[in-house]
Amino acid sequence: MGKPVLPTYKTIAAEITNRIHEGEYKSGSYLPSENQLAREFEVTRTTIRKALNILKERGTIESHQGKGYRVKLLHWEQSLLTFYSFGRDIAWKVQNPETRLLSYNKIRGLKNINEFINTELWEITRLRFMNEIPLILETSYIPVKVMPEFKEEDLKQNSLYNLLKENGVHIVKAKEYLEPVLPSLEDQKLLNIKQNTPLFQTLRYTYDSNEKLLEVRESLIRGDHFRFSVEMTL
Amino acid sequence: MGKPVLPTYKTIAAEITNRIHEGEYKSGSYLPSENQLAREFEVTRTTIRKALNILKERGTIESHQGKGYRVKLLHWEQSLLTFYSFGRDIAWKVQNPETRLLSYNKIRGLKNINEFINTELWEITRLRFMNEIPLILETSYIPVKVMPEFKEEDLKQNSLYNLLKENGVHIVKAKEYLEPVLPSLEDQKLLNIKQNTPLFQTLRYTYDSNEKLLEVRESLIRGDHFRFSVEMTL
DNA sequence: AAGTGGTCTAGACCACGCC
DNA sequence: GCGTGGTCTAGACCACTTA
Repeated sequence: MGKPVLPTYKTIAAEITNRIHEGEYKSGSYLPSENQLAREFEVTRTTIRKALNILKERGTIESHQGKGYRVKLLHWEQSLLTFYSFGRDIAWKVQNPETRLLSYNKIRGLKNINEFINTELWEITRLRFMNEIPLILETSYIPVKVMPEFKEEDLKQNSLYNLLKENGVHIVKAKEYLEPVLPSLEDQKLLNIKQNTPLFQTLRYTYDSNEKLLEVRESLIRGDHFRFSVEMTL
Repeated sequence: MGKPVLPTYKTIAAEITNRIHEGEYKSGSYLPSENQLAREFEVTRTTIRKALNILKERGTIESHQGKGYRVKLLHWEQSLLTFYSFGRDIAWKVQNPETRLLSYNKIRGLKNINEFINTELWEITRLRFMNEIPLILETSYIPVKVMPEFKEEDLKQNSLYNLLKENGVHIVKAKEYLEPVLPSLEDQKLLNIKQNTPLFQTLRYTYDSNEKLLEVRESLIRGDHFRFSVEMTL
């Protein structure tokens, strides 16, 4: 009746993931080589490769033959942008990305979210532009306990992920739900669209390694400039 | 200056994929064991495992310790249903799925699709129900050359994938694009919704192994009963 | 008990990037 | 030429399923 022990390769994958979180292996830098890691963990290269492959499939790192494994930058935000890929017929370049902070307030609790009932929350609303066109309207809810303070400047420049990271909070998992919706009057004004322009509404729930809810984010994305794409095989 | 030879494991993965397509390994049945395959292909078990893992990640097969590798049934249709998962707060069971054939006609060419210009096409419109609620309105375009004939019954009962398979056509890849849209007057009637009920519109392009376009399908999916979900790690 | 997939070791050779 | 990741071999032990 001992503890069910994780296979080594998963343990190692988790350990390396941690080191990336903790900043020991920084975004954009190269990991130690397979051989070095094999010596450190006292396993064979095969086992290390299996561990690294997990991170590679997740999109956390990328491998380059002859060079090494590199920690990808902006993993999430980036994969979201390729995920909702750009418009119907346009060969846009994502230029001049800009974020405008619309408001931030302390509120108490959030209906429909059990985990946030009777919790003091930041409500942060931001508008994201590309090529000077307003494309995404985002509202985030974050417990004040999780992020006691922040500067206005940070919300414009940095991603929330990096902000939380600097506060010692490590995001590990997110679930996202997507639905088609129509804009409210206010949405129409902010996004500069008509009432019959359909939108993607996404709801994202972000968790730390203890399954604690860290952020709820609602995004409204203009359907006339973004689309989803998926590829399937077999 | 020899041909660049594919790595063995990819070749084997392709070969096994083919056998599934050809019906040698049938949906729902078990593959030969790793050891048997290793003997047949004259490689080690490790190489066979790597090949099978590719199919496993794609969702083509599933593995069961102590039993073997099983070919999944209805791979695509199924993954689409878990992909667009069900409604906001409902614990629906997917019951009484039903397909109603609305119309099928021969038409000539499809604007905006270069591959189908001056091509004789079937235009097949179907309405899909679940629990007696109309949820998806689908229109497919298939070259008459690809599927010269079919019975009305088949379109109600079978999936197009199986129909094409029986015609010796092997689907290999599909790209799908997703956008939010509003219903036309006719859509409103057929799907029994109001004009302000937003929909997902999906465009799916299906290809065979020679990259030839086999089918273009437009689906309109009720946004009030379906939603997308995605999970991300790290 | 025999067969299957799941994990790991120890060692080999190849293809690629870089100095 | 050397170090890196990519592929493959040969063999071991474990965990699970079935008879």
